[in-house]
Amino acid sequence: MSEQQQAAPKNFIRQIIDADLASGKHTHIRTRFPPEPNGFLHIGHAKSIVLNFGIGEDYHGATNLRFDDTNPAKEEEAFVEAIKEDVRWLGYRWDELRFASDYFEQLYGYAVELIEKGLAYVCDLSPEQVREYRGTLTEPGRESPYRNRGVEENLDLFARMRAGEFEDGSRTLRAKIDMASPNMNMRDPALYRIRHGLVHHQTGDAWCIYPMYDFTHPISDAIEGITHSLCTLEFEDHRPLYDWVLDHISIGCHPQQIEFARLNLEYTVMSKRKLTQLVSEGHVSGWDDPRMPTIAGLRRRGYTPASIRSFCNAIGVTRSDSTVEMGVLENAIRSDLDASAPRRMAVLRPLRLVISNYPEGQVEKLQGPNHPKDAAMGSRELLFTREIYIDREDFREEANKKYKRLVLGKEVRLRNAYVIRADEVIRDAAGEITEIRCTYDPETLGRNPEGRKVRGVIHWVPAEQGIPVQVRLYDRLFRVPAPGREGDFLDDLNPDSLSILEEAVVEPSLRDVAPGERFQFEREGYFCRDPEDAADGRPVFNQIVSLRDSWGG
RNA sequence: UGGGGUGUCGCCAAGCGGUAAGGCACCGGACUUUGACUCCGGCAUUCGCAGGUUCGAAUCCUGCCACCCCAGCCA
Repeated sequence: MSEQQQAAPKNFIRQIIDADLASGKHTHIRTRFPPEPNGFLHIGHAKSIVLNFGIGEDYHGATNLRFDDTNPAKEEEAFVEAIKEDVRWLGYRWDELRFASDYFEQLYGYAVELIEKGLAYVCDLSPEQVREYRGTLTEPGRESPYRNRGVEENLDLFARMRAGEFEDGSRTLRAKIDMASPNMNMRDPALYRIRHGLVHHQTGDAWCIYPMYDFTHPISDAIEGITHSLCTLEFEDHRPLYDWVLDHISIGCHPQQIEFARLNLEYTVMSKRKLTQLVSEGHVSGWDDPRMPTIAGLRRRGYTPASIRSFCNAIGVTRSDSTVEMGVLENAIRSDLDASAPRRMAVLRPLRLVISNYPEGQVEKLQGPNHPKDAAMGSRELLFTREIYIDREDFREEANKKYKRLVLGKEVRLRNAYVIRADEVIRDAAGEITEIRCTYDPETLGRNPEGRKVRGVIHWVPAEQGIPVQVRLYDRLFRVPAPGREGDFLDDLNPDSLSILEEAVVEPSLRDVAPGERFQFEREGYFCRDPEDAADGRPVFNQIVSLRDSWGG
């Protein structure tokens, strides 16, 4: 995993780590990736994964995978497994697998310590009242009438909260900080809430009180000896609370929270709520729909782990809000696949072409290199016959010199085969072109014709031996760079984000392709065999990304 | 309007007082049996704006402006 850090300038977090190492503050670095198991990971999480695990690797430190599972109402075991799979697929291995719920007993103990120190109290205010008491952004809040309960009473009440004596919402444990703080997070934040009747995927029904993120996270980090706790910008206002918790309990470790900007990508959405809505309302086929920005979607689309890693390293890590263009992601997968994907020929919109001077019934075995610049990748056999298919886009009855494909009366090179000339167009009753009659030049296999130069090269597939497949072409999921910027994001969905080509035919060597195998269909793009076949059993190929196209017309 | 942040090329992003890296995109041109790849060349006299300090400022100071985040018993 060294393809990504090509002497790139170090981001500000790595600079902080360098300084901490240089000053002797730390001798060993430990980070963590802390997802809540309430949904699928997306490309934004990949940024965090690459950041955290990348630092763990590069500094010869360690990185934990920790599930932030403090809210059983939203979490599921299935998401735990899916997240683990995604992290592994991206190419990372965690040092230790932890759950915040592993620490519930310790967390409870630290809560008791805060109560004993007079720094936390049981509050009987209802959620609505708490909101009223909290004040607003510009006005200070008011202190809860329960704020000055005695330590013994608080201890008793907290124990009874745990014992299940009180109803959901009737009480919370709150930190006693400052109701007048300009930072809303410091206005006596809730530390514990009561939640009955839930089955936690790790702890079952052992608890009916659950600790809040702000209380759990710093302590979990400290327990694990995390040196640098990296999170996104919206947690910046929580840092004073993160520090407050660690400053007031007996725990010998105080990780440093550092925030960075989350990833935004043009023409897609990243929020869990929106992604969930796309799936639940059927706008996409599932979390792994190839158009989704989820790791599962990108994987099914055909993106490689290396391409996602290199993308994450290319975009950098800073504190400024930014929205990255799709082109950067596309560039990452193109450069990976250009080097590694074997070349094949596939005709997406077939047009029959008959070579009238080629013997009927003859099947000629030709060789096509798997890669134009890497002979080590070998070659595959191609079958050349009298009747072949070319793409409808590659033929015109008339065209100017800019058009480098087959034109009536003109010549073109068939990729890996002969030069042909189009002689005649055959139409059906409706006037639609159904066939092109051509003649070929037998002297042009592997060499250029004499006395003339043939500019264009088009791909082809033998008509009889070609394999019918279904090809799915993908476009951006949304038609605007910032979906939902004005109005409902669903109104910005791109109605043409998926095109299914039922007539496509691929070369015979593609007969037994494993799901997930990637190829470059020459002159078209990179494609990947989908794990599921079409309803009629034909293989399905997903377009990962098109080739760069500087022609445009 | 309280608090916390951010503003360097179309999009990312280096830069940390010594005179604007790099990537993506884009535009030329070469090469080419993929209009791909590769290669060569071009692409910020200027760093949100206005002042100030300094021999020297994107970097320091002051004041504006714009945008983002915060009022869950979510994370």
